Amino acid sequence: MSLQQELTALFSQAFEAEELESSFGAVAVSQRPELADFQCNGALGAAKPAGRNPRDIAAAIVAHVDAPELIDTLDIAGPGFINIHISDKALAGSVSAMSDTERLGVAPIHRPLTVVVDYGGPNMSKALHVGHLRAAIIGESVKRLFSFLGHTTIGDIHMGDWGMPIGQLIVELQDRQPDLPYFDPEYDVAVDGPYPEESPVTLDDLSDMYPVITRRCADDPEVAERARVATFELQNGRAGYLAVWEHFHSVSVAEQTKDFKALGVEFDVWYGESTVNQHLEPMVRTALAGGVGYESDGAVIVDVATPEDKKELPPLLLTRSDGSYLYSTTDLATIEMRVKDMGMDLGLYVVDARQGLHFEQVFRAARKMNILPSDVMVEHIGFGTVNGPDGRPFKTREGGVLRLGDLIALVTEGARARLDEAHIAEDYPDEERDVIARQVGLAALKFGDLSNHRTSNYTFDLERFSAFEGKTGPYLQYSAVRIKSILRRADKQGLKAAEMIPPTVSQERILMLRLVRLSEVVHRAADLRAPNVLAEYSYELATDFSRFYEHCHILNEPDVRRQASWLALVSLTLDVLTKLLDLLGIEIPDRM
RNA sequence: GCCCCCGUAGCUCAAUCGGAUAGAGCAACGGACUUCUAAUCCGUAGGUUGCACGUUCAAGUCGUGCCGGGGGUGCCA
Repeated sequence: MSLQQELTALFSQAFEAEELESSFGAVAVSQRPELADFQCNGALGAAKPAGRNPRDIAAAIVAHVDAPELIDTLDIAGPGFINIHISDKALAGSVSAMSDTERLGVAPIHRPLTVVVDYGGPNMSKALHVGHLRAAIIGESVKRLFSFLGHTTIGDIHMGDWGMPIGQLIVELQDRQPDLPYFDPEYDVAVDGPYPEESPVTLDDLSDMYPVITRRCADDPEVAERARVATFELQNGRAGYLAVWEHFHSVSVAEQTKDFKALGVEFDVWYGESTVNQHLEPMVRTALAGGVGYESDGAVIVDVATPEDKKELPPLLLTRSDGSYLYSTTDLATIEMRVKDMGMDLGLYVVDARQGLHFEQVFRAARKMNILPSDVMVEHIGFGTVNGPDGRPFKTREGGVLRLGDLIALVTEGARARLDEAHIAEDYPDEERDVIARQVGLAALKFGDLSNHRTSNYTFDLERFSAFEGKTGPYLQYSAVRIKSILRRADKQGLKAAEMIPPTVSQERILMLRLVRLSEVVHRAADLRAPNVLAEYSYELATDFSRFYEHCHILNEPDVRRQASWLALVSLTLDVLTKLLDLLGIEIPDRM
């Protein structure tokens, strides 16, 4: 049990003893560190319903709390805040207990769930660019976080590979290379042999074609109509289109795998819209048979509005009027698959916040169509847009955006330049310098994004993603590297970490107080699905360590008990930092 | 039209789901390297939290209205 949990239990009992709601006993970290370590504000909330004076309640609560081992002093301040000073001994004991466990003292969850994290979601046939950064790294972080807490997680890239864009690309390719066998309706594999094995296009070709055909469809209804027909025919199994789809798919997956790998993002499954292809028609049929779905203007729709709604909610479209399917359809069938085949208890959709309405429709329709049981939860974890310098979101279909691979190269070069100018790693082997540059560059990139709140929009700024000083990823790495260096030297000198003794200097005490918060921070980050909570805490932990480092010279410490205790303390700090950075998807070099 | 999100220091962003004196980084200015890695540390300065009412012991946070920005809104994803 964490220190905060112990205190909360203690104060909850005290409130019960006063015949007040035990929930008023919630203890939080103090916001005024000069006044207290922890605080309980319950007396303020309890006063009104109980018809009592908050300060009197606080006094009564304090009188009930008797834990001399744990608590040094209790003060009542202001209107009725109870300020708690933890005893140094209890603090050291609590920190020490953290280092005894793999979980670093993070409280276990009540019920492990099978959590499907839907993130990444690139469209097939598009090179990854900065717009894909957030989905990838926020999703990766959320997945790692839930996994660390003890849930079973499945990360699914959920590629956009079965919708209108594919039909559009087919049309564009047909116009560019009309003689390809894929477009010949007369082509018969049995007679003419199999379709060519080699792809007629590269991913670069497809990426170039994308904005062109999008524009053409917008400008010319006839082209748009052809794209619709092509989409319909693809979804209904036209052999040539399926064959060319296979090429689109394989060149896309090959390139995107590289990009995601470079980013340190790994999916457990590479499913996509097309995965549920076979289930679309039966699902729509069932919806029609049950009366949940019905025809309207030739399309099949599901009403998702309820009388309680204040805003008007448009119905969800299951099929277009030509019978082809939309991403609503594949999203619904995907829910069905995840529930039936993957045992999903909780689905987290890490997708652009602008798709909020879509997911509200899909989730409601899924309940209504009985493909989402009441005990399975699904949530849209929306995130803000990355805007261009003009203040508008990067438009993925207008082309001319920064490729993800180029971005990674840029930040890596930046880190490399920093190494050179500081003459830091001149004696390291070249391979190691390369690895360090890559790790540091990625850390800058990821932390620059993850330290923002998920839902906030921000302007893309290369400087922001390639800063190595101050509140940055490299600062966190640097802190960890300094600890590694100390531990290496200590080891060489035969110094060993030993029992953690109560803190003797303020920097040490502050660091300890920071460490014991870990459990609450991790749980809070998971509850809010907000990696920036981890990022913020990581930075604070690193600054606390840096101050301790400046003030307490471990290797020169004459008091051997103190020295051994400090070694244990920084060793734990390294473990916690390593874990936190891992949850953010950031690697730590051995030296930098 | 309707709905959603945002507006915090010069800039980029936080703020423990209503708590005490709104915090960081960058930029600016001033200090600290013969000592475990200076990608560091210490200090100074910087604010009517868009505006106005309201709810409450307590509002950046909740409610209403307004101003400004972004997004969404049945056959794109």
